[in-house]
Formats: sequence, C-alpha cells, structure tokens
Amino acid sequence: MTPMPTDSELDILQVLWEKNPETVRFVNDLLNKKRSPDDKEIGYTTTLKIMQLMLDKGLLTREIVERSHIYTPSVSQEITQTQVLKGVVDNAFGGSASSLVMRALGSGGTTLDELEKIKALIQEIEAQNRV
Amino acid sequence: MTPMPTDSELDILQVLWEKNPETVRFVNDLLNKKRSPDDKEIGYTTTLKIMQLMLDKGLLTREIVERSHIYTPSVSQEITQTQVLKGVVDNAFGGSASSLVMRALGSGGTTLDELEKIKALIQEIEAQNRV
DNA sequence: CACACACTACGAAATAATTCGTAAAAATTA
DNA sequence: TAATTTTTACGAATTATTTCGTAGTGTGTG
Repeated sequence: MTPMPTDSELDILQVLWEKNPETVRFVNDLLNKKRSPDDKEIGYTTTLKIMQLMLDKGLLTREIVERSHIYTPSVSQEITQTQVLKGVVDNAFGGSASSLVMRALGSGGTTLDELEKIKALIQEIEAQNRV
Repeated sequence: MTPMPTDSELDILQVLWEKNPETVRFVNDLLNKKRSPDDKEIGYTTTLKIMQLMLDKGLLTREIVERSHIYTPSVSQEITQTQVLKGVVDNAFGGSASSLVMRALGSGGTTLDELEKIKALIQEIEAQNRV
C-alpha cells in the first residue's frame, strides 16, 4: 500500500483529483491562490520537490508532454480519504467511526440539503444490510 | 486557543479523557498495552517528555499529590475533536464536512445500531433548524 | 548568436515531532 | 544505612516534513 500522504501532499492531491492531470506550475499557482493572503507564498520549487517525492513514494505518476511534466494521482480520492479517516478515527475518536460522524454533524457546518443526502445514504446502507 | 495536538499528544489525551486524571506511569503503561505487540514499546521518558511539552503548551495541567505528578487535560474532548475534524475536512475533503460524513458512513464500520443513533441526531438537527 | 525565461534536479537548511540517555532527587527495601 | 527503585528534568540524537537556493538544460526572442 502507498504510505499515508502528509499534509502538503494532501493539498496537492486535492488539486489533482479535481483538475487532474496537471503541471507543477498549475498546482503551485492554484495552491497559492487558495491560501489566505496573509500567509507566505509557497515557492515553485517547494511544490516541485514535494511532487517529486510523491512520485518516488508512488503517490503520483507522470508523463512528459512537450518537455513539461504532467502529473496524475496514482491513489484514488476514495481510498485515500478512507485511509485518512481511519487514521483520525483511531487517533482522536478512540476507534469509533460513528462518534466521528456524530461530532461532524453536531458541530454545524452541514446544510439541510446535505443532511438529506446523508439520510438517503443511511437508507441505502440499511437496505443493503437488510438483504 | 491551544495549538492543535500532535498525533502522540492525541494518544495521550485520549487516555486522560477516559481515565482522567492520571500519572505518566499509568498513561505510558496503557499506551503500551494498547499498541500491537509487534511494534516497539514507548519508553517511559518519551511519554514523560511529551506530557511535559503538553504542559508547556497548555494542553494539560498538573498537580503534585504525594510527590507524584498527576495530569489533567485542559482541553475538552469535544472541542479538540471538532478542531481535529476541521483540519481533516480542510486538508482532505476540500472543506466539505458532509463529504467526510458520507465517506465515513460509506466505508462500513458502522453498525445498524449506530446508524439509528445518527438518524436520531439528524432528526434533532433538522428540528432545531425548523424553529 | 546572445540573452532572458521556464523548467527540472538535487543538496541542504530550517522546522517540527519523537525518542531516549543520563543525572539528580526522593522513597522504599533489604 | 546502603542498595535498589521510582520519579522528574533536561539535553540531545533521530526522524520526518517543508522549504528553498543553485545549477543545468532547453526554448524562444531580440
């Protein structure tokens, strides 16, 4: 299995999952656009270095198109998010996924619309379980 | 605000939230009992050092009882879990708490019983919102 | 062609987190 | 009371992560 991505690596993966595939330049520009204007810019070579390390670790693949490197995630968003979540459940929620869910729902930040979707998912899981 | 606890700090906080308040010896023993027998033991002074750092950061307080130091968390489980969750939502779920919830529910690990509790919580939140 | 520009490679510094050794002090035990 | 044990304090090594400077290479422009 690929190693757990670090925080900066997750920042980069999030860009690539959305915009995949892309160049270092593109990723770096977008990361800088996203961050609050008061903290310091990430240098281009910083992003480059991290993406090169991710390549070594097997988190990304790349191909050379017109002498520029184009990166693609080699780990899926779904698997990675599940992996991250498992880490957090263990590390901060005593292993209980449901207490994580309850905490997430309880601290606001979920619209009524989203609650509907979540209810629908629960129905689905229950139906699945009933088979 | 207190800083975000590191991974080892969260391990310790989890013990103290549950068993609070306790000594370094107790925490260290319990942490070692919990971990898989194949990875190396955490040394007593390691746990001691981290708890001392946590004291400096304001994550713990302590009092001296019969010349032994007794530690108590000075951050609540609820606030800390919310803080950790916010970090993860930003760092791995593009800021969407509901997609974190859906992922957590989707990857199994939730019993029917827990699903019921979650549904109840959703009802409650919806009722709240309807006011 | 010479210069400026964009890109990659890579070493290494800076920062953060974890781990432990050793010393000192106090308590218990033999 | 001497030896052993328990505990805290603290410096320092180790490991992981992030950051960047500099050099090299190729492209295009004036």
